[in-house]
Amino acid sequence: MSRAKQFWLMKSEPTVFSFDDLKARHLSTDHWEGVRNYQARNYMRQMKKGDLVLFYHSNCETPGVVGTAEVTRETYPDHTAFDPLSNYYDPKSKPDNPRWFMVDVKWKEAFLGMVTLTEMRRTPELGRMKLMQKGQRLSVMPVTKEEFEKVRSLGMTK
DNA sequence: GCCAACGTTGGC
DNA sequence: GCCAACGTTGGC
Repeated sequence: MSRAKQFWLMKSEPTVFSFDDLKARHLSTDHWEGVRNYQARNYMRQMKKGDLVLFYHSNCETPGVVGTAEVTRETYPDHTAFDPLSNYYDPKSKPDNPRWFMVDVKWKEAFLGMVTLTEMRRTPELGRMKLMQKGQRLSVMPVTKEEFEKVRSLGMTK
């Protein structure tokens, strides 16, 4: 019997890498590079193939969830940490002892309309989401199955 | 652009 | 190990 599917929220700045950018990639799939926070990294290392992701646009005019993605490859070293020319270079991460990791995600479904942060805050069932907690800034965080499905249903009933 | 809330760094 | 200084995130 396979393990239960898990659910996540991943943030990306749309001017850097948007949901449409993911869709436009070969096979609508890309690696999730650049996570440089230990807690977010640890969550990412728990991700399993088939887990579903809420794709969140952050640090933009209207932050919110724009659609869903699926984990297609589990944790492996983030090679951008080894590249001195990368914005994500970290000399303390070595190929023989990597500090940072990534997963691959595949674009899955665009919502009919964005579920904005404001709208999520107004939704009682989403009140306990980590995203709502003051001061939390993780770019990768778990959500419950119920939260995932609530956000998706809001996004698909626009 | 502002700034609250973190996380990280490094001197001691 | 403490903690001040600094850097980053991300909503507003």
